Amino acid sequence: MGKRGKQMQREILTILRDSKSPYSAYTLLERLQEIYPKIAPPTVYRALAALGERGQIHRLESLNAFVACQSEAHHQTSVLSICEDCGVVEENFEPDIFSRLSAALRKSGFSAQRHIIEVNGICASCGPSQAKV
Amino acid sequence: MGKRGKQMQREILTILRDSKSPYSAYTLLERLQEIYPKIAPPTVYRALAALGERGQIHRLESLNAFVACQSEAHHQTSVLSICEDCGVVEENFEPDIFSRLSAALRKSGFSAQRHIIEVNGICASCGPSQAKV
DNA sequence: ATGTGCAATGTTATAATATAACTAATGCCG
DNA sequence: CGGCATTAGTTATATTATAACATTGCACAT
Repeated sequence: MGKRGKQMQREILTILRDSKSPYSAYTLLERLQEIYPKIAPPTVYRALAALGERGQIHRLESLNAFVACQSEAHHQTSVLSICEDCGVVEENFEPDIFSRLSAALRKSGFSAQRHIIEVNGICASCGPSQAKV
Repeated sequence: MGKRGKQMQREILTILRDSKSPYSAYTLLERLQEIYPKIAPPTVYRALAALGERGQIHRLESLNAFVACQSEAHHQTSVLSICEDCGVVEENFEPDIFSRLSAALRKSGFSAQRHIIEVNGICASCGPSQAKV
C-alpha cells in the first residue's frame, strides 16, 4: 500500500466517523474532491475495499453506502440498524444471533462464511415515545 | 394493475421459478425481450416492485438480484443463504432469529420494521463432504 | 355511445453505482 | 543504478435504477 492510498483511507475514515449516517461512494468522492480535485471513482472504491477488508468500515448492502465501524474489535460481525426517519445507522453486537444463524443453516448442510444483517426501523430518538420536532 | 403488467409479473415469476439462482433486473429484461422485444427497464422494475410488495419475490440486497419466493406463506421473513460456489439461493425460515433480533434491538429503543438477513457460504452440494466435479 | 378523468403502461433520457483495462509512478531489492 | 512488482492514476464503460413526460385504456357518469 502506497502513501497515497493510506491517505485516502484516512480521509475517508475521518469523514465517515464524523457522520453517523452512511455515505455513498460518490458522495465521498465529492467530499474528497474538495481536497484532491482530480481523483476518480476507482480511487474511492479502492480505498473503500481496503478499509472494508480491515473491518474499519461496513458496507450497507441495502443502501449501497458505507459507515465507519464503531467497534474497537474490527471484524466482529454486527447487526446494522438503520433508522428510516433520521438515517442514523447503529452497530449492534449480538453474537448469539450469528451463532444461532450459522447453527440453523448448518442443519441443512450450509456452511456460513459471511453474515449480512441489516434492520430497517425507527430508532429511539425518532420513535413514538419521543416528541416530534 | 392492467393486463400487461400482470402478464409481465407472471413471466418474471416463471423465469425466476425455473432458476434457483438469482437474476438481475437486466438479465430478466433480456429474457423478456425475447418475447416482447420493445420493453424497457421501467417495465421490469415496475413488475419487480409489484412482485416484491406481494412477497412473491425476494431481492438479494448484496447481489442486486432477485429470486422467486419459495414459501407458500409469502411475506414470512426469511434468511437467504447464498452459495458462493454454485450461486444457488435457498430460503430458510427461522422465526426465532427474527424475534430475537427485534427483541435485542428493542432494548436499545429501536423498533424493527424490516429485516434483511443474507448469508454467504457454501451449500450442502458444494461443501467439502461432497466429491468435487 | 361518448366525454372525462384516473390509473397503468410506454418511452426517452439520464442518474447513480461500480469496475475493466490500460498507463504512469513509486518503491524495493539486488 | 536498473529491473521488477506493486500501487495509483486515468479513461472509458458496464451495470443498476429511476425521473419525467406521453400515451393508452378502462370505469363511470352523462
